[in-house]
Amino acid sequence: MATNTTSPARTRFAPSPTGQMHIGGVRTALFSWLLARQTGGQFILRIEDTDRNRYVPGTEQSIMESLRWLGLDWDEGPDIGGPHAPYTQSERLELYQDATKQLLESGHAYEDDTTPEELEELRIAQQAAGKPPGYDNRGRYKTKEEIEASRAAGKPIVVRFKIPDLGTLKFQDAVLGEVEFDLSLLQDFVIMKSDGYPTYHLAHIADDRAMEITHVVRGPEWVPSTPRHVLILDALGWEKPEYIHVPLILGKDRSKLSKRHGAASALEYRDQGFLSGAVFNFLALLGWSPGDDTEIMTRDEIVERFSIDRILQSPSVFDNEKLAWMNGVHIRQTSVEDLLEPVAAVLEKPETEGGLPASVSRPVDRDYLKQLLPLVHERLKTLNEAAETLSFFFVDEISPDVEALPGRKSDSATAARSLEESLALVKTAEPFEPEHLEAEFRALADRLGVKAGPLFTPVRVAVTGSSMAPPLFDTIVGIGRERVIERIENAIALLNGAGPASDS
RNA sequence: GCCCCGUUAGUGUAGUGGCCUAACACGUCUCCCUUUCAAGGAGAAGAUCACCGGUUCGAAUCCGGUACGGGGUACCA
Repeated sequence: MATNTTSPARTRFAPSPTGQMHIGGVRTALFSWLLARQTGGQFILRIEDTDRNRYVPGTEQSIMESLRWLGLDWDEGPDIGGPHAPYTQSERLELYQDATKQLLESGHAYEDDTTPEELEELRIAQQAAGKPPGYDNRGRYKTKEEIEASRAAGKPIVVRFKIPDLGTLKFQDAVLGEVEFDLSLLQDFVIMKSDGYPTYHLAHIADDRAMEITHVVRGPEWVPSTPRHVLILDALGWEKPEYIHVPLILGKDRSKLSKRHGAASALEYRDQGFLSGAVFNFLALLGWSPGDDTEIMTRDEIVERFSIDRILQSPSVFDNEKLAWMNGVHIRQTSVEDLLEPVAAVLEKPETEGGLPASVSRPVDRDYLKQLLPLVHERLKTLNEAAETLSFFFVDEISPDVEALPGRKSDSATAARSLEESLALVKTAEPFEPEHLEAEFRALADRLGVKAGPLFTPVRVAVTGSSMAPPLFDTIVGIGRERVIERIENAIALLNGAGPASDS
């Protein structure tokens, strides 16, 4: 019933390079991209760098890296160009100057020489008088001569848009429906700053028009300023785009998602071992749903089912636990072959960054890894866990905890005896294969008159160093007979209070 | 302060006037499977649908108010 037969949408994502790309911004980009792809349209990336004070060099790169990682490819953008290049606002100043000129000539805007200091004074006076702070439109009544005198005197001049006396203004939003706004609450606002750069309000309108954007997908913080945008559009005689204000993403405590809620940028999720497809899937389900119970979807499935009329109006809380679960599902749905290189990359990271211990030589043996991966495949919630889970296969020395060796329900004497018997078994077992080993060990348990657990646990701890590990016999085979023998001998020595055997 | 938007279990969502004694998923708990941990299977607990009032034969669904939350109120985006 969803109306997915819209004409091709040209959408854009227009971040400003002022810092790390936030996960909320990523979700906005995702919805924008989804709309373009769903309708067979285009997705454009544009950099909005008109605030020279807040510019953080290099962030364009990290923004593009985030988008690429998530698979949000763009058809036109600063790096690849396109029919409306350039795609960086600081390189398009002429366009904004033209629009400003048009607005000035038609009387919809005026030049103003009020200084920041004067504005500050005004604000203080208003607050002292208990009135709402804001520009008092004083520039409307200044003469051309005054402005010219100020310009000659080197005072900063801005261009302000004149709010028309129209009462209320209504605009349509695809998510919010009709939004009504009282224009008398608005003051004449700056569209061209004294440094010659436009403000967002003017710049994005000129660009969206030039780039033929049909749908403006952006965060909810823009709702209150949309009336200004509609006003500018009308003054210029330009057509209005479709507005789609997507809801905010909140942190666990229902406040705006930020650094202290853990990983806030998309790239951090990548670095923590999350799969791009899982993050994509999870983000798509924040503020949108396909309308039935389906949760696990591929990119293509989401593209196919996406529709703006199912976007919610209310903000949602980002739940890391559910993301972790979903990531586990996506990992399980990915083949060992496809997981091989990503996991290898995790293992090969420096130890300080969560990789294998420095003593393990890199690169890791791909064939060996391919043999081991199935053992932990369905146990992984993130790729990064692989380093910890697989570590004992790669390191030379493990250090089991003496206390942990017997397991919960046994004692060290029994454990020592179990290990002695196991040692003999491991030395002679033939073939050295999981099924055969298991049969032999079970027979051994019978002979010793114990259950499987009390026998298996000491062996597990002895060979892996942990009481939690993949299935024992696959693990033993994976480690290899000689190293298993060595590890069991060490564990026995440990139980006998002799410390690890260090002969040979 | 003023303006805008929102409010279904802890979280994400379903629900668009009767099928709702409110569904699904994550999380939590119990049990099964089992050599540990996962995965898988079977269950359980958890929501007076923010509150109050109205419309209606009937409201989670429509209307109004209140509360709470969030956003905005810049020569930032």
